[in-house]
This record gives sequence, structure tokens and C-alpha cells, in this order.
Amino acid sequence: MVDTVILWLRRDLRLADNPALSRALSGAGRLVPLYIHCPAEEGRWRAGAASRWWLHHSLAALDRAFRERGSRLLIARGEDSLTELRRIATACGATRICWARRYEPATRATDARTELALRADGLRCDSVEGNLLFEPWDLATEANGPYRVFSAYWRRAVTRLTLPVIEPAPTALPPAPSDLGALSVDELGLLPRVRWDTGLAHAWTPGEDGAQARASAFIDGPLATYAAKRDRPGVLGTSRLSPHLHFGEIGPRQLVRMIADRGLVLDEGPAEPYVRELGWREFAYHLIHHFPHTTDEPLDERFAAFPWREDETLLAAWQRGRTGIPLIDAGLRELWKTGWMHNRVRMAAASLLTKNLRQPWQAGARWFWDTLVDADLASNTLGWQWTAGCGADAAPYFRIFNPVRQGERFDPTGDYVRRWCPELARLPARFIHQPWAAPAGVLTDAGIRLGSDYPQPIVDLAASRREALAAWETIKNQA
DNA sequence: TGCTATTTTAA
DNA sequence: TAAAATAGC
Repeated sequence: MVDTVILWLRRDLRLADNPALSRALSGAGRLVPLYIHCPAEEGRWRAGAASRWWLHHSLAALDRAFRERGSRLLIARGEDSLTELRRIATACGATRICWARRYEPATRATDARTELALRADGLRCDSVEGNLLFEPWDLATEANGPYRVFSAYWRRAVTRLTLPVIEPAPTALPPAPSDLGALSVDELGLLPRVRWDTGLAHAWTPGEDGAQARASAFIDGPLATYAAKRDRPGVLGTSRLSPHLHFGEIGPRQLVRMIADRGLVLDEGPAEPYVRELGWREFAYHLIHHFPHTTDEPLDERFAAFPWREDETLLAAWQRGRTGIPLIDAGLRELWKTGWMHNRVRMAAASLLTKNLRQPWQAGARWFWDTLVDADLASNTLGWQWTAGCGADAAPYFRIFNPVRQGERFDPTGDYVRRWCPELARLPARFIHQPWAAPAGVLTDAGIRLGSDYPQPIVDLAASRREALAAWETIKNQA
């Protein structure tokens, strides 16, 4: 009598170094790789359109990888995962189910509820560590509490960093049953009906092979100059691995191993600033585990009283990249076109929305959620709360980015702005980040009429900065 | 992972 | 005169 094991894949869409796959294969006779599409279970944070596009292609790639090894990926859809797992376990006679843990509030609740019910059914459940270097509860402060400050968290984490042993992808897998009423990836309807996704297809290769290729290219290339170039949105200086990491097409353990195998140390030298960015991802999961309400509510409770001013017109101008502030518009257009935005520009764009325009950070988080291919609830929550000033940030002052200054510092040639705001292409570098300050003759020569070819700025940066600081003053001394 | 006003330094 | 350093939020 051989065991039949269901491998419940969720956000670990790879074959190499996949702990749930390894666990499922140990002692299994038959393996049933399964993806279940249950958007209703993700509650308010079900995948947005860009994320669904990525998921479609990642599932298709994973199915191909399974088929190359003699297996296949089964796909189901339903109102809840438990019903589908029960149906398929019964149909194929499975006695055991393996999966990698998830950590968001809704997915955690689903997994806990599902595990309880499956165990009551008499099925064995093996949940293994998710796609992180540290489980979110692994690290604690001296007082045995959660960290709220990244530097303290990471200082501690680095002392615990070890070099993982990576399990290669299996070269052959046992055949999977083909008679369980499984759907094709296409039938999930994840792709957009209106074909707005050509820019995404041009920018990305979802799936494990694409993740591996990008990781190698990054580690053998831009990693060496990461410290100097990562903040330049006009330069290909970052890893652009975030969507691959989100869907678990590659894991941070694999990246750490690849870096070490190139002879680099993790906590100093050229690799250190990149490994630190992986640390921010870990910290985001630490925070969402310990403070699950922060997906929707500020970590800093004083911000319940912050005077946001909700304005659909301002929000819409920001979303569409029509604020009249070039760096911000470039970023939001890059996002719309490619499903991704350079992190430096994310910070500047989020600062403009939450501080200068004083729109609630949740509105920006929601827009990013719908448009980013790397939309990740832990990282998105941390990023927006950090920029809004209501999250885990050790700075004692109210940080407000000046998008002109950010542009001049990090896009000094203006090439990034020119790429995404072509109507400004002929403006000289001196004025590219503040066209409103250019003399009339310069604008004429560049073929720009402000207010028609390109918007006048929708906000006075200096005045709105003062107002935001005043708003901060009204809440900062609360108990 | 900031900004700005002010002071200091260098040419 | 302006770049660089510093203070303070």
C-alpha cells in the first residue's frame, strides 16, 4: 500500500529548494501537486489584476516543469480550499497533505481552520516553513516581544544567518492522477479581458526559470555596484526579483546561497546592502505576524486622529501619473505600464500622496495592490506605513520627501523622467524635475505648454509640506 | 532609505 | 560667493 500525498501549492511555485515538495516526496508513493484558486478566502486583499496576470503565467510555467518530470499540476477552483482539498483527497485516496505556511491575517486564518478540519477527517497535515529566512516568531527582543525597529531586528537576525543547504529540483516525479476534474490554467480566468498586459509581458518572465535567470544575472552583474546604483531609477541597478520572491518562484535561502557561492560575505562588502533589503522583507513578515491589524490600520495609534483629507480628484491624478511633478508621474506611469516601480520612486510617490496630498495611506496601498506584479501584503503594508509615518520607523521627525530634490539626486540626467514622461523629453536636465520653474522660452523650445501638454503641479510642495508638518503637530503629543 | 535653515569653510 | 558641514525637526 503506497501513500498518496497532496502537495498544496500556494505561494511556493517552484521545484528547487521547496520544503513542502521535499516533505511531500519523503515516503510518498503518489504525489498530487495541486493549486486551488479561492479568491474569496483572501478577503479584502484578494489578488489584484497585475498579480493575477503574474499568477496565470507562473502556474503555467510550474505545470510545464511538472510535466517535464512526468507529473502535472492539478488546478481547482472553489469557494473555500477545504472543500476542494476534501473532494480531491477522497477522489485520489490521499492520506497526507503538505504545504508551506502563509503569514497574512486572512491566509493564516484559512490555513489554521483548514488544518483543523482535515485532521478531524483523519488526514495527516504537514505544514512547513514558508518562503523566508526566519519564521516571523523566530526572533524576539530582550523582553521577548516583537521588534518595531528594523535596525535592531536586523542586527539580531544577522547573528542568526546561516548558509542553507539547497535542495535541487527533482529530475523525475511520480505520475499524478489525471481524472480529478482538474481545470486548465486558462479556465481560472486570471488574464485581463482587455489586453492591457503587453507592457507586463515585455518586462517580465514569470516562473521558476525566469526567476533563476534574473537572480543569476543580478548576482553576477548589478550586485557588485548595488550600493551605488540601487537608488537610481533610470539605471538597471536593482534585482527586480520582488514578484518572483512573492510567488515563491525563488526563495531568499537560494539567493543567500548563490551570493555566498560567488565568494561574497553576507553582512559586509558589496552584498551587504542587498542582503539587508532581503532583511526588510523578513521584517515585513515579522510585523504582519505580530501586528495583523496593520494591513488596514496604523501601527502608531496616534494616527487614528490624523487629519487626512480624502479627495478623489487628487487621488485620480496621482494614480494616472498626472500630478505635474515629473518624478512622481514617471513612477506611476512605470507602474501602470510594467506592473512595477523602482523602490526609490515608490517612497517619493507614497510620500507625495500621504504627506503633500494628505490622502490616507490605505488609498495608496490599495492602488499598489491592484497594479503591482509584486503586490505582497506584508511588504506593501510596511512600505506604506513607513512612508506615511504611522509604521515601524525609528526616525524621530516627520519625514517628507521633496520630489524635486529626490529627482535631482537620484535621476540627475532626467533619463528616467524622459522615458516615462516623453512629453518632457526635450526639457534640459536643469528643469526636468520642475518644469514649472523653467523660463517660458525654455518651455517653448522644449515644445511644452504647461497645463495642456503636461499638467501644472496639482500641489504647492512648500505650502503642503508646512501643512503636513502642522497636521503632525496636532497628533504627535498624544499619549 | 530626509529636508531646510543656518553656520562654517574654502577659494 | 558657494560649497560643505551642522543643527534641529
